Amino acid sequence: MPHKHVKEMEALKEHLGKHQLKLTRQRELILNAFLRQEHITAEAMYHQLAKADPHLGLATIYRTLNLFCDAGLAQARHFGSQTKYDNVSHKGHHDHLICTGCEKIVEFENEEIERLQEEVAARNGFTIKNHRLELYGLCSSCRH
Amino acid sequence: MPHKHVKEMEALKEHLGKHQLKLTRQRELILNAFLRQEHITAEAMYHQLAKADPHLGLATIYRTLNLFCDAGLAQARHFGSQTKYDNVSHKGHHDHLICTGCEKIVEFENEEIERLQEEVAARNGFTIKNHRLELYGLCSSCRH
DNA sequence: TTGAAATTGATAAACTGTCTCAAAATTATA
DNA sequence: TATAATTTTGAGACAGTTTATCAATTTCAA
Repeated sequence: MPHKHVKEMEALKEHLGKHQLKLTRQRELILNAFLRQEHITAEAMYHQLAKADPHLGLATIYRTLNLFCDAGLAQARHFGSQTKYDNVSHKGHHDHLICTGCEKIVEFENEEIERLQEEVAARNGFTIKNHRLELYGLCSSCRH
Repeated sequence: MPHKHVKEMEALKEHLGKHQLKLTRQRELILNAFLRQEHITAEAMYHQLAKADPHLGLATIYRTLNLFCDAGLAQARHFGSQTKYDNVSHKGHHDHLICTGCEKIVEFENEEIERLQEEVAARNGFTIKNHRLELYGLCSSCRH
């Protein structure tokens, strides 16, 4: 466990160094746990880490996840009433086909769509940080 | 004013009828005000309607906007800590470019993306009813 | 018109996320 | 290694947004 995620740990250390921030036991702990996820809420991480460190505060989780966003390791996404923190190194799986009949969710990726998104953004002077694409409809079982 | 938005009013009445709900003065008032907007928060609508009805409660606005979502007239979009309610009837398809700096929203349409969406859906056995595409990033002013 | 059922308005409560601040941990320096 | 300056932490208070509660009012079918 302590020897995984070396690349991300280096990226974090570089960010810390550049901003006069310190490497703490909590930041290491949270980073390693976070990198095992694809996306997670602060609250979920709070409960998950309670075993490893029962006194780890929720505020520290929030602060640290926001720090990861600043360091480019995570991306915050507002979903429903909650904020999910996406693991950037797992990126590319954020589009969804959602069946309104049985609520099944299929994830997909489409490079061509991503390329066209960039094109649209550039045409409007935007630089995209992330996106959300959800297609709602009926899956083959529910159509019958 | 009372004779506009006839189609949407019919859609609302149909939904109310199907669910044993009642048509109230407040629901009519909020519907007419909502349909004049492209997207608005409950809080903004609360202040806007205070002139027309100073005793209209914030909870009623929330309840009614959520009702509109159920009826297919509105769509909730979570942005930052707030929820914006989009007017669905305003346009057939509107996809959004959203600046995470100044919260500016630019609408766009892209036929090619829509076509690719259909393709992805078909490949997975889905029939799309509607979709949502949001691109988050920085507009040209906020990038500097 | 009447009465059962739904709705409203005011406010309390819940929820998510941030702020505060004394105590503790980290890092640079000697 | 010891010291000191600075940052971070944890716990809870706090703030903003949305939902729940409930008595009073309104709607609507009979």
